[in-house]
Amino acid sequence: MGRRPCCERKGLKKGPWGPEEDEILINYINKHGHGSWRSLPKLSGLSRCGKSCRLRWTNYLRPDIKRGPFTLDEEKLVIQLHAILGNRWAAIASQLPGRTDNEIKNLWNTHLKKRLLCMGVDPLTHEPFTSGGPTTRPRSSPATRHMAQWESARLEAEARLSKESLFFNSPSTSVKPDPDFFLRLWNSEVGESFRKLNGEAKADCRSPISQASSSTKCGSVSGVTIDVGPIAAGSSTPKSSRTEDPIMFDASFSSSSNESEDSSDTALQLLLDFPINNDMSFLDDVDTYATPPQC
DNA sequence: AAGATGCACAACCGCATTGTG
DNA sequence: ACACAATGCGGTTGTGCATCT
Repeated sequence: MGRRPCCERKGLKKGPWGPEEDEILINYINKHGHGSWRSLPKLSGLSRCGKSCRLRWTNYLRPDIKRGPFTLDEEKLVIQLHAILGNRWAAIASQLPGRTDNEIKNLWNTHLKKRLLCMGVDPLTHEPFTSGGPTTRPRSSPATRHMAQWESARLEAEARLSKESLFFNSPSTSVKPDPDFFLRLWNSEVGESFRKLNGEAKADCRSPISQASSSTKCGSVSGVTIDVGPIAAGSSTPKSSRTEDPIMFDASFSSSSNESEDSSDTALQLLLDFPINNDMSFLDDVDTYATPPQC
């Protein structure tokens, strides 16, 4: 038996949402929570499929959504995270409080991608074009891929911590960040395998940890201060399924599951300061960045 | 003034993954 | 272990508005 279509009921409304529908959805969720998205339309009286309701809520109606144009820092952060994570919009969005994956995806496709192209930077690889135009290399360098794996693992840890803290702690108990978590991870066998894999690619660069401790960088990516609100608060639970390296994933969390404290700020800052192969020095020139060349 | 074009963003579609019996 | 339902994600399309010709 094949998959049943999401919206099997005929006569379900499609297209833009009206204010009445928004109101019904908001009122219902405020009162009952969304529970099962599939049954929500029936229970609330909306002629929409559950998927549509979920999308409308998460992308538009959620009270914590920050509307309005992206700030320069947000745009820079999106570019940096995209260099690390690729088109994993949900993961990127989890680092930008109040912004949705859809919003970021649109920002990227309509603004940032073009801006990078205008500046001679390949939006896929985040590297400057060669004289022959966009590079035809694989999408990301080995170092970038491993950083993405690290990020996947870290995001998964946060999701797990969120669950555990919800499960074990009373609502009044806040989770204390553990700035050493990333360091312990780095020093574990997981970090070891990462260093092995990454060693050749970056003989001239040190680990994120050593860089952080000495504040010396061999790249020029940094300069952005990040507010990692939602993650620290445990309100974001990125999908684990996107983790591409099961070995890394399993090892990291079998060895650290009892050290379940968050380290989002430190880890992310380290991650963003890490000099991946992508030369993003153009981001340092704020004037140039803010007023892209005509092309 | 009117049609053409471009842009921004909301919404949809299909697939992958996860949860459950 | 398997099948199926539910959910989440990313790619793509549709729509409304602004600008251009």
